[in-house]
Amino acid sequence: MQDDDIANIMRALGHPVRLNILRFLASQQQRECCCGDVTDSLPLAQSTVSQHIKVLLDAGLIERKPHGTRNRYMIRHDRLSEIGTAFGGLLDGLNFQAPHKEAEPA
Amino acid sequence: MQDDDIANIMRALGHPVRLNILRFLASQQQRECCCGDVTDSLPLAQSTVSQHIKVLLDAGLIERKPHGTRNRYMIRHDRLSEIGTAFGGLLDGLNFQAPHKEAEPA
DNA sequence: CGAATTAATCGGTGAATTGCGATGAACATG
DNA sequence: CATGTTCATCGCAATTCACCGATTAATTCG
Repeated sequence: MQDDDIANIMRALGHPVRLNILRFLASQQQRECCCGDVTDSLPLAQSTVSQHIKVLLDAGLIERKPHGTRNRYMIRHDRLSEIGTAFGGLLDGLNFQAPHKEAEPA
Repeated sequence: MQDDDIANIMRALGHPVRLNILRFLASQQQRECCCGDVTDSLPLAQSTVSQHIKVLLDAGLIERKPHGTRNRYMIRHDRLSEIGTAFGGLLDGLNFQAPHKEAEPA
């Protein structure tokens, strides 16, 4: 994954409202989950929520499925694991030659 | 770690230049590494680089140590592992009750 | 003390982001 | 076909971001 892609994803994750939306979708994973539901769970206008959803969509973090007159949204778990891997790689790269740091006692 | 903190960190990581700076610092970990060095490695003005450094500093990703007339910068590995943990937790939370999803057959 | 060096900070500009209400497209239903 | 629902998208204002050159503070050194 390219630096630009990672940066994009990080930027998409870099807003509390979008983290909330993701968490909400995660918690509703089984049921219908449309824009209105998300909007109801937040103190924001529908258009604003729709914008945030678009950002998440563009970053590939969620997926849209038209369903009658509403759109159903769901988290893209496949991408999440990709991102986890990429992020791990990033951190590893940054840790470079710091050997065993996390178990570091004192 | 709070949602706002995570969002902050993600936003700090959400710019290719800042990823570059981090990588550069990682690669130079042993030597002197001051603002000028970073600036030389990028096609940006010194003031711009200084700004980006400030963002990384504010997000707690790097550390400043004054050293004579220059400042030495280094990655905060302690924070990186914290962030790794927090991010892992975030992803786990988002995966929620999707049981064994990556091996998901149908 | 005066000159040089380094880098943070200031002021400014243009672009992007965040928020809103209003509009309009797509669809279901009477 | 008319009505209602849902939601993406379109302006629009306010704020923040990314970048720059210029200035200034701190420090070293002659």
